[in-house]
Order: sequence, then C-alpha cells, then structure tokens
Amino acid sequence: MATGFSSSDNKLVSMAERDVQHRLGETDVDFEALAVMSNIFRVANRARYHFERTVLATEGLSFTAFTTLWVLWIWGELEARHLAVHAGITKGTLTGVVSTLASRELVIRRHHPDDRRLVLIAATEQGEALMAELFPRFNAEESSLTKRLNSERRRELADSLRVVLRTIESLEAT
Amino acid sequence: MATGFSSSDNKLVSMAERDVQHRLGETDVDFEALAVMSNIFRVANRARYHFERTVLATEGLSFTAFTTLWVLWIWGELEARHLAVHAGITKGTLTGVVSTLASRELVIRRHHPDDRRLVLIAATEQGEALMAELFPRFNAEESSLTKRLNSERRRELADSLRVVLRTIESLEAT
DNA sequence: CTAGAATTGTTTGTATCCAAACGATATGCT
DNA sequence: AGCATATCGTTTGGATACAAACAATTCTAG
Repeated sequence: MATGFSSSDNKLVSMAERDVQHRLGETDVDFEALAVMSNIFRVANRARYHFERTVLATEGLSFTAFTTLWVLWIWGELEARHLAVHAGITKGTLTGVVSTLASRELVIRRHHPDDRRLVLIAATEQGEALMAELFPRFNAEESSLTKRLNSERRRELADSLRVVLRTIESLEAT
Repeated sequence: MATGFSSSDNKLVSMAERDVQHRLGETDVDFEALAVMSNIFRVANRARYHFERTVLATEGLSFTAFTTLWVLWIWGELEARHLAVHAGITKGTLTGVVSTLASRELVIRRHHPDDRRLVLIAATEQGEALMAELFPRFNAEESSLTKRLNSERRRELADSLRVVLRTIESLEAT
C-alpha cells in the first residue's frame, strides 16, 4: 500500500493505545476488549496486504480468490453455497470470484446432476497445480509472521481466537 | 450475511482444521502458524460483519467509515495521508470514504493554510455527536465478544497480536 | 396433480479497496 | 530565478463485497 498502515512497533502501538485511553478517559470503557478487537483488525488488514504483495502478487490472485481456490483444493468439488460459507463471503460475491477464477481456467462450474438449482464448483488441474506451488510459499509466510511467538503462545493465540469466534456465533444464533 | 459463515463451535472448528491436517499430511506444513492466521482472518471477518449488523446498521455506516470517523474523533483534525494510515486504508480509498462522510455532513474538508497540496479533515459537530452515541455501544459489543476470556487472556491475546503486527512490519521494512 | 412456498445462483445497485496515472503544489539544486 | 524532482489528493479501472430483487428449479400441501 502506498501510504502504508499505522506505525506499530511496540512503542508506537502502546503510544497510540495510550493516546486513546487518554482521550476517552477511564469511565465505562473496556480498554482490554478495545485492544483485543482493534489489534485483530489491524493484524488481519496488514497480513492480508502482506500476503497479497509477497505470495499472491506474482500470480495476480486476490486474497479472496486464493482462499476460494484453497478451499476447493482441500475439500474438492463443492456446491456454491457451501463454498461461499467456507470462504467467508456471500453467495453473490462468490459468483463474481468464481467467474474471475473460471476465466483463468483455475476453476470449473457444472450443474448438479440431481438438482439443477445447484452449481458444483471444482478446481481444474491448472488450479490444483497452482495451489500445490502456492500453498507452501503461503504457509512459509504464515510461519514467518508468527515466528516470534513460541509454540505455546501460538497455540494459545489460536485458541483464544476460536473462543472469540464461538462467542460471536453464539450471539448471532439468537 | 445471507449465507452466513463457516460453522465453528469448538467441535466444528477443530473438525475443519483436522480435515485440513488430514488432507495436507504432516510434511513441511506449519499447522500452528496456519491455525493462527486463518483464525485471525475468520474472527476479523465475522466481527466486522457483526459490528456492521448490530451497531452500525442503524446509522448506515460501513465499518471503514466508522473507523475513519472514530480516528478523527480521537485525534482531531488530521491531514488526509495521516488519516489514511490510522484508518488502515490507502489514500485513494480514503478519498471515497471521506466523500461519503462529507455528503452526510459528518466530516469536513479544508485546505492546509500553509501547504495547498495538503487536505485537512475533521469531524463536524454532527460527526462528533454521532460518535459520542455510537462508541459506547460499539465498545459494549467489543466487551461481549471477548467476555469468555478472562482479563489475563485478553491481555495476552492483544499482546500476541501486537507481536505478530510488529513482525509483519519488520518484514516489510526490508 | 397442481398451485403456492421454499431454495439456489445470478443480477443489480451501491460502496469499498488497491494500483497506477494524473494534476496541482512545493522543494531543491544550480 | 528557474527547472527538475518530490509530494499530495484525486481520478481511473478492475476486482471485491453486501443486500435485495430475480428467474429457475424443487418441494409441499391439499
């Protein structure tokens, strides 16, 4: 990104967060929750951008297109609605992403033989070959990004995130 | 979202991740890093969607528009380039977001008096009033989303995320 | 059977989002 | 002073992203 993101070596992050604290005062603000959520968004944005620049740029794949193809690579042929759920996007968005991938022959659509409302989507041979080459590089970057946390902290981090995820889902089940 | 997201009570998350493990094998895959990063993206997507539905929908504000207005509320008038950095978007994107906010009179643009290349952006009174009403509700939701983690785990979570953030930035400083 | 209800993927409309090109302004070197 | 360089916000073009409306297909109740 040309303008970059907010600076955040430890000192600056703390400064920014302390700034917020100073400006909002102490009253009725859950700073711990604020720090958790804002850092989740910051890391997600930065990491997505990082992956798009380092691993995905050479192939001209967007992060979402990569995720979609990755899901197909792991799960095999899927109905569009299930693919959308796994990729974390709406069915409307999926239509566009699949069209993009299909135009590059990384993916192929076909009707479900028993229910013509459904569309089945699968990675082509080219798509699978691309993922076989891309995923190791992608995972190596994931490794780099988390290398300053030891194994225990990585597991704790993933686990805490799963707890938050479960909480969100239970709130929306209402 | 109409199609929802991937199911993820603890059992299902683990099942999905175990599926991945089964399909990828053990060789040369950093599953801990994969679990960390994929859960960061999952939580960020779900949480953004949750905030847009619960807190922001009533005011018709996008998550990015909210973030931008929030930054102005905390920091006061800012140059466009700095606002973009704090909001985590490019300057080109900021132009559109600020135009949207300005059309609703939540924000106002003016030229920098000493350097006419620069644009200064500030929240209007309406914008500040909106944030004063919206932020407490937003923070209450942040609180809800993290309530299943105790104070120590929340601090650890935020801290681990800061470590990852710092790592990404150090990688890009190259 | 058959009309109404439900489900699925696509389309439409609007808002992001980024990279790259651009015009306007300011700075620096001579 | 004057011209190349740099910086800044905006514009452009293409892809994503969601909600809502839609057409096609299937299911369901009577």
